[in-house]
Amino acid sequence: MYLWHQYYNYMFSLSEENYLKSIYHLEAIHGKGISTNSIAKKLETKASSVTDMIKKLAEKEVLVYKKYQGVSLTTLGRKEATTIVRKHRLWEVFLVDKLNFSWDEVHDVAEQLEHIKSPKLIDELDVFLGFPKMDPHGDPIPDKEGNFQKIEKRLLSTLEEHKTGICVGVNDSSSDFLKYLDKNNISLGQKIKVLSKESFDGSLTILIHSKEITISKKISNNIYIQ
Amino acid sequence: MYLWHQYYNYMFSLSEENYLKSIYHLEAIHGKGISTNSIAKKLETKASSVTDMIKKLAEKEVLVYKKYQGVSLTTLGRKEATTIVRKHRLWEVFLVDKLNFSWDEVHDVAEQLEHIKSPKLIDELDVFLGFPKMDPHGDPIPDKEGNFQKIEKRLLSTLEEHKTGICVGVNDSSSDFLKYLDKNNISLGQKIKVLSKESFDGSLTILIHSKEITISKKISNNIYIQ
DNA sequence: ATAATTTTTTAGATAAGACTAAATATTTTT
DNA sequence: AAAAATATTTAGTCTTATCTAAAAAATTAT
Repeated sequence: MYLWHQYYNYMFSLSEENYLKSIYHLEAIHGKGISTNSIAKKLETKASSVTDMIKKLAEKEVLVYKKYQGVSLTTLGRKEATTIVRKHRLWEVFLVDKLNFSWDEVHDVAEQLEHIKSPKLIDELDVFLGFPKMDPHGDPIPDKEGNFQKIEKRLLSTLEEHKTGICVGVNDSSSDFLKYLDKNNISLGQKIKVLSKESFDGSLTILIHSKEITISKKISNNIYIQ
Repeated sequence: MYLWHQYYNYMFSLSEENYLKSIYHLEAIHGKGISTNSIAKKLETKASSVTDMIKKLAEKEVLVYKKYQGVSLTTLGRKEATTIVRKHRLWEVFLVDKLNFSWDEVHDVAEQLEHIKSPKLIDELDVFLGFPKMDPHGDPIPDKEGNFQKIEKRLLSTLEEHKTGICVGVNDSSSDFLKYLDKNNISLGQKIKVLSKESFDGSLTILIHSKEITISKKISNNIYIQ
């Protein structure tokens, strides 16, 4: 018997879970019908590997697949993916709130923890953390049933000159980006005022913590405000 | 690239870690020179699989292997194994102290959590839990450097008639055994007095919580007292 | 000391999940 | 509408970690 069957005899393998999660995130951005190539890019793997795996996942009825037409999650697949996202985000809250991790350190560890199989574990963790609604990057945490509140938010890059917003999330959770934000004192809940907008390259001069800084379009495209 | 390389690019695979841990535990009981068969039994796998794996682990210099002569961990191997044991036991404390798990529910989940790779995670968990010295079954938790205090303990089955001991650990952490103990109000720190010993089958009549119960030799062989 | 038994190792096979290279579809450009 | 470019799939291979069956070595019994 395969060793890891002892705790891996649930429905999905590590790889399968990662595919489901990636397709889920891609659907959230691009809607149904996710291309083989986009999945390959997201998972940093080859299109041929993706084809193999989506055939397998289609057999397990977590997604619908027609040759050359991309894939879409079924209700079952979306439920599974939501559970993984719930686990990922709850662990992130745990790491930041209880273990002194900073928001740029949590991603890789949560990426591992999200695959731990134990319904009791995740529900008790939810209780322990006080049923948080948001993870450290402002992303919503699905509840036990998979429901979560979709908050109103827009990109900082769409805010007009002289207007003010509150930072409520980030679009990129990479360590590099988050460290940049830390360095510039940008954090969740922070008030940001757009002082001026450079029409040539889209860069913004903003007021934050009563300090003026200039940020590129790429940065303002990865900050959500309300 | 293999998907799980993203968070699995440390030294040892899941299987390798499980082998190291098993050999470590077997050495603690039987000393150096662990047989292929005993490893196979412990891991519920085949002797041929064990031979393959120990060759691989010998190449990685975590154990010494000579054909037909069993294996012994090297200093490096023992260090690695100790880290896994540390992780396992710290997670058990977390589950019991913070997430309302009972001591019979923690093993399988800790078996998964022990493989999470993040030095910061485990050291911060240690801080968060207040540097516990024992896990919920009375087993010692190695510190960051791999050292742990070996506590004085003996099997309940070796206690003489009319003598009293304090339960400080169990030898079997299976859910079935622990549930039996719960049912009979036997827990760590509990005072146990041996009233009489049946020489025929080694069963004991003990006084616990001012109640008399009779337990088999098999039970008393799995309870440690001080 | 030989035979029987047990343990360990070797040889060859399998499954999951990745890969490369080539073939086939589809889409875009001219 | 044909050619070129891009996307997807197929075919065949590789690695890890397992397995079974058979061979070899070591141990135990006669």
